[in-house]
Amino acid sequence: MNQLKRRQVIRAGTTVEQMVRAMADMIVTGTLLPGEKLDEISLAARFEVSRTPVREALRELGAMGLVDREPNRSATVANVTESYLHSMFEAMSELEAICARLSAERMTIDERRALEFSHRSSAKLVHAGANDEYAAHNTEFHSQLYRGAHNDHIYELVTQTRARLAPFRRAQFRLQGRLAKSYDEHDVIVTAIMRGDALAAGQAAYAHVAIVSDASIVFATVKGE
Amino acid sequence: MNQLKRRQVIRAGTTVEQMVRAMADMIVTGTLLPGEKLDEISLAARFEVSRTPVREALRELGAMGLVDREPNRSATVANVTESYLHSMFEAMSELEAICARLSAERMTIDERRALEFSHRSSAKLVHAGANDEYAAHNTEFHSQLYRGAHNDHIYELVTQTRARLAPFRRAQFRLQGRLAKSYDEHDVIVTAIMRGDALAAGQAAYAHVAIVSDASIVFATVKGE
DNA sequence: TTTCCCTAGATTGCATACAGATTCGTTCGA
DNA sequence: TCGAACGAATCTGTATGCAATCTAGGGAAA
Repeated sequence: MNQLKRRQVIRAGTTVEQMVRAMADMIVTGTLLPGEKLDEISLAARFEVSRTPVREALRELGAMGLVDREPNRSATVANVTESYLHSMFEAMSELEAICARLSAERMTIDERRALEFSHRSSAKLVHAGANDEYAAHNTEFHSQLYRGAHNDHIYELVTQTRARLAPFRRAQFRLQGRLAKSYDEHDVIVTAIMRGDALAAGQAAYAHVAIVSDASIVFATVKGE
Repeated sequence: MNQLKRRQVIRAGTTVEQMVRAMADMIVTGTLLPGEKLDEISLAARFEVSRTPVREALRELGAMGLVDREPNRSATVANVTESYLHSMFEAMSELEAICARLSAERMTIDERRALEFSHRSSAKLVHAGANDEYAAHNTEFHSQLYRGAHNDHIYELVTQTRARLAPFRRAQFRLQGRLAKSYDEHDVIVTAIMRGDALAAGQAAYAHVAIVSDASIVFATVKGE
């Protein structure tokens, strides 16, 4: 019955897309345990679909690194250990640092203005304590950095990593005082970018993400409580 | 008949794996043009298989970024423009730099010794002008750097990027004098890592890959001659 | 008792069939 | 003549069936 509810909740897109999202969620939240066998027939029954979409979903999850696949063998839940999670956060810091550094060097005048404007206007969200709105702004802020690097492949890598980390980062802004600190850290990054200081921008971005990582790791370890 | 020959040549793995490799090759070599529609029925006929493996291959190629997919619409060949190619090489430089930097900080004694040993022993390949053997050594050398960074996610990102660039990098060592230069550049990286100089290692690795990129770009533009 | 082999059940890989969506041409009306 | 609407052809999305492969368990031989 759990799976029935799930099918109702997640309604957008094709069956495969729904399954990919649902299973990705189940894997990162620990509903499916690392190493667990994912045989196609059981999954098909569980999601009330045929084996075809199940197979395609497993292939996609394999490409995402969430399940391991070998020919003629059941797919298994990949081991998203805490150490792997840590490596993803570290990678995220490195990637954000690259983006900030390149942004400082390459952003157009318009992009710089837009970045500063959206950053400044987020100040009132901080004062209002508007968590959700600030979270949305935060996502957009970082996207601006990714685009500002003017490198499509790095954009892909950082977006992909971010997507894989998303489930672990949800409660990020619930932490006390995090909003104001986040704004201050953004401020350092923006200032560095505005004056074209690539080194400072990179370092600030690295530190900013690294802090969030620590906070999220704490949450992630709690999630299986 | 072209596709018949292809099926004979590429014999390892499942049908889907064969198709993924074959189509990835056709895309990066320009046999399939960017934007070209990839309808499943034609592909199935062309490769003499049913639509099921075709669909799974397209999904995998989609995850690799080589084809674009939308629901209820034909997959199309993604636009691997020269500018995107350039962005991949730049990303590769950045990632290698990260790996070298982290390797300088984190490699164990054994890893450092192994790196130095394999590097030293490649000297005789340079003198002998053994292109293929040196290419194999080169692959292993870089893999040692990737592993030495002790970050599984970065390892994935760099491996994935490397795989996507592989077709463009094939003729890399045919260029005159490249072998000796490559060895010298490796030497700078190894030396920096041995003395734990993260900054120098990162910079040397960045420069090393950037040089290869230039050479390969030249080749890539020639490929469609 | 241990090891090897063989068989039966279970599971994946692929083919085929059917249902739903999209696209494009044609026809009818203004 | 142009535009809109209808419909048929085409293609994607999903289900089902069959063949190939793998795995586990039991029995025979060393």
